[in-house]
Amino acid sequence: MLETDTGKLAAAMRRGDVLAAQCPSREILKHVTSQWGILVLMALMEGTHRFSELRRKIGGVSEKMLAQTLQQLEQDGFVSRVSYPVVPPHVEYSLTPLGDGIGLHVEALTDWIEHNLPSIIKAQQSQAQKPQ
Amino acid sequence: MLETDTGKLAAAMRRGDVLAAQCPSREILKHVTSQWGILVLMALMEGTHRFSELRRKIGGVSEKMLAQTLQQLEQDGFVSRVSYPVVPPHVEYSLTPLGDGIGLHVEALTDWIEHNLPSIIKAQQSQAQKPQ
DNA sequence: CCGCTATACTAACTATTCGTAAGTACGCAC
DNA sequence: GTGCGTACTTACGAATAGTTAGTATAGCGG
Repeated sequence: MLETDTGKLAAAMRRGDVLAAQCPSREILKHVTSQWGILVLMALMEGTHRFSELRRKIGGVSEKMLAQTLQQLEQDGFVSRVSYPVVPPHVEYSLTPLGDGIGLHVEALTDWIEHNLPSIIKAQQSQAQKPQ
Repeated sequence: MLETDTGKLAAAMRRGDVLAAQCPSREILKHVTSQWGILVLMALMEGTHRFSELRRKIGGVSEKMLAQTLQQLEQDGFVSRVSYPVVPPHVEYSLTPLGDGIGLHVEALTDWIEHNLPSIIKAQQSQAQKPQ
């Protein structure tokens, strides 16, 4: 029966196959939606920043995780790194067009959460009252 | 004037500054954009599922992580859990209106990545050629 | 001149989280 | 009565995140 197969396949194509373990999007998604990945993209949406500027701007990030996250996003083509060979070091990070594209969606997601925070907190509280 | 720490926090919440370490959106974001959180939301966008259906649908997820993720999303009010007291157990998971709202954005994000995967892979490759 | 700060990282170590495998209660088919 | 399926939970090794300390060198105060 082709009906069900084509139906499933069409649905899979519409949806893509992120739900499949071997989908390459999984890795990208993991980098982009990592705790610090999202915040780095958010910060860079406002323009070019130096490493230490990002570290100060993104509350709670460690130098190690910031460096690691920036390297991942750079390798995926979302962030461009420009290093000036001076002392003390001067490095500038900014979004590529690709990074800007995904940044729009990341921003939409976080904006939605912030906008709906009151509802979420209310839901959390009524959830906590449920005695299992 | 209440320009204390609580004042700052309130201001950060109003301004919606997720870049501040103490912003409560951070935790929600962490649950939603966790590796399995995203995939659970994607799967539930297609409708109600049982636990084992989700486990089979989401490639590579372990029972432990699926249970944990579902509990977090339920507590944040994105997922509703209905348990029928029968043997063998029967539990149904679905999205709340809140979950549907955020699901739309999560879907947009993943769809964007899948749509732009060729560009990303191309960027990764040209990046790999740069030896610094 | 001497110490102090700032920069953009990296390395070593520890804490936390994740994944894997196994256990649980119970009914049903064989 | 042996095994299967359900929806979890628990224990433990593996991977990952976070913390701290180090690097080279210029500029500044004293």
